Amino acid sequence: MSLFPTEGNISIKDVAKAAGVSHPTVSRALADSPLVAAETKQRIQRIAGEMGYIPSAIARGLVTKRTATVGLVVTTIADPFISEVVRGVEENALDNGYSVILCNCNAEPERELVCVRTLREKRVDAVIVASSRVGSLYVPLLQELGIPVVLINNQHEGHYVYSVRTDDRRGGYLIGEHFCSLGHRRIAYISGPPNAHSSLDRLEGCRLALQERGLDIPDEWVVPGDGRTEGGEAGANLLLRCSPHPTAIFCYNDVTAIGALQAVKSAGLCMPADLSLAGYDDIAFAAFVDPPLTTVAQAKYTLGQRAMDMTLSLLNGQGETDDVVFTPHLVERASCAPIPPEVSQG
Amino acid sequence: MSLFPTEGNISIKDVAKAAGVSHPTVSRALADSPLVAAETKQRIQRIAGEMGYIPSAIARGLVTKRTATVGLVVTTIADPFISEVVRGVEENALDNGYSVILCNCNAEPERELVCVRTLREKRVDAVIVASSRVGSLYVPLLQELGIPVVLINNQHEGHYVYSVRTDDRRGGYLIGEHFCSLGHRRIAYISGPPNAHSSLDRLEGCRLALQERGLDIPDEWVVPGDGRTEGGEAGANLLLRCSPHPTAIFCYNDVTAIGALQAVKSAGLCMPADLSLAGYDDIAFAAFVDPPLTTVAQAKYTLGQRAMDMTLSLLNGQGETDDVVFTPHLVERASCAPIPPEVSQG
DNA sequence: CCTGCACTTGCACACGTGTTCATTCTACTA
DNA sequence: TAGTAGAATGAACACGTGTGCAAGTGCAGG
Repeated sequence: MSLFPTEGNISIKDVAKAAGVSHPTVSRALADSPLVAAETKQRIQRIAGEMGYIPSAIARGLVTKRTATVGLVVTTIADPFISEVVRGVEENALDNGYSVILCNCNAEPERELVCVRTLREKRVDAVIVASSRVGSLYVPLLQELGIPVVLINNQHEGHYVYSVRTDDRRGGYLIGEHFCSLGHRRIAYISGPPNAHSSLDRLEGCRLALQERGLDIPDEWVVPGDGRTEGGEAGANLLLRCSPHPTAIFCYNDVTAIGALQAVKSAGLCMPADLSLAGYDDIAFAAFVDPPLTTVAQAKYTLGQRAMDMTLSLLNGQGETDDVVFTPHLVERASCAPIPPEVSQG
Repeated sequence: MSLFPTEGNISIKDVAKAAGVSHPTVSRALADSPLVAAETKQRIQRIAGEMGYIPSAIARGLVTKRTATVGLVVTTIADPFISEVVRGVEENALDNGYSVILCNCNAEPERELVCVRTLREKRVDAVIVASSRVGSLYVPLLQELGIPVVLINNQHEGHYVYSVRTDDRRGGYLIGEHFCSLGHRRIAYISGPPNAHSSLDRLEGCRLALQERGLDIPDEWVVPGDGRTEGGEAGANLLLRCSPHPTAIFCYNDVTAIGALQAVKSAGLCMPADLSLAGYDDIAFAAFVDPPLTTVAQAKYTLGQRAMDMTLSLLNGQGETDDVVFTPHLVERASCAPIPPEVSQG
């Protein structure tokens, strides 16, 4: 039936036979156990190497109940922010002998269910979730498997659930502060995916900064987005129809901002003279659009790396239960400018 | 030691006991085998569901010698082109009950070795490689495991090795043709990673188009890059120092082009009046830089999806051994313009 | 010389599942 | 009624590895 040889890999018993010992001895020798004589150990290791023996993680996992595999659930790998996080997780995992099973469930509930089911079947040791809209489905499901669950940029109370995140309220605050310092008073927000914790927090932080200065974002200027360029374009078009329209728009993330930027240019407005725009994440391309995007930088790669660190600690029983919170910082580029005098009168 | 309950998942035997049957009967019932009585089958399925039984893919894999898992090796997930390919692979895999183990080896040989080793240990059913610089290491290593190896945008002769790719020579040809039709005669190329098959093919295709029109790219105008913005910047800076400098630059990919674009602007040149620039891949952001990038579009998502299709065919023994080649097409945007008259005299 | 300990190794079992084969039971046919 | 075919189920084994325990060897101390 199959095109491929079904000969199967050579097993530990084959090595044992070749070395003239029993298979437990081989097992111990390859694990560098002090229980086998140094000379024997060396000989077995040499023979195993010559035979090209590769132990089966499957069989090992069956007995040890550890697979050295973690599940990584993301909304979409196409988002550059997520990509960087994934890179951090994966590299750290590999460096520590772990593998990563990637699950790309596009915020579709049915797909989420399949992902969780698959990860359970594969008996992953832990799950890392880098998804904007978590909590609703995963976490209750994940909790009951009794394995560590580490959320990235999300929060959720409960057993076995930990989180690594940047302080989104702080990030939002930085933007609000920046807008104010440039003289803006008519400020709007294009949201992320519905129910995204991080989107609400960023908005809240921004509003706090404004309120401290006697300003606010009117509710009708909080328009829906989806974390993608499409949502940014739609949101910006909505806002541009207002009269007078906002002079500064804070976007849930850089991808949204790039979409919004496109809409603003299409409308014939001049950036940043007529309108200031800020994003969030500081993805690589934020510096390359025109005008370069003012944004809030979060340590994307580090975020992923740290999440894996925490996972390892949890698996090794070192009980690092404290959540990790990074502080973001503002990156000033050309997309935000002081409000022009004649408009400030308006 | 561990914080987490070691109670272990419930096994097929637990279900058997609860249903008052033997475990093979449960196994058959859940596989919907016609060997068990319809009534019994239904009862067992119900009980298994109520108990929340999830079969162990580990134990199953040990006996069936199939893990329903494929390895996906990439140079870096940070490249938007790769991200899209990964998305295509992953979604198709999930839809067919397969999982994807992601291996991000940054073109570092030692990391490549670890990846291959890990994938062997995990006994993946097949390996998909989306890496620009393959062949040197992987393929010989991968071949000897006797599992299907599917290369994306790469070629390599040998057993068990198949490929899905776009016609890079054709893509390069399209750019060459386009440059010529705009009147350009001084044309340069910024390469991708060293030894990248695709980079050489794109250059070759471009040169063919030029040669058909009595032109060529001089060797000293084929400058090295790395497939990242850094390489694009460096390459462009190198080319701008020439006098006279090229009027059109073809870049290995869009990321390279974005870097080059940055360098050109920094040099005070006007785009595209003073210099035309073309990329490759048509990543999402190519449309959003300034000026929007003329590029060659390849079906990134489809490429990944198709690679997984082929993998499934191979695993099911349907022997689809024919390589798949997609035809790319030109996407004209504002980064390429006709050569200005005074320059064409020069 | 005998006892006992340290060291080395093999035996046997377990992990959870799929599959082959034998067995039991039922119902139908000659 | 006896024989048999067929349906349903269980017993036993295999997959490849790790580990507790027993057994064997050699050496030192009493």
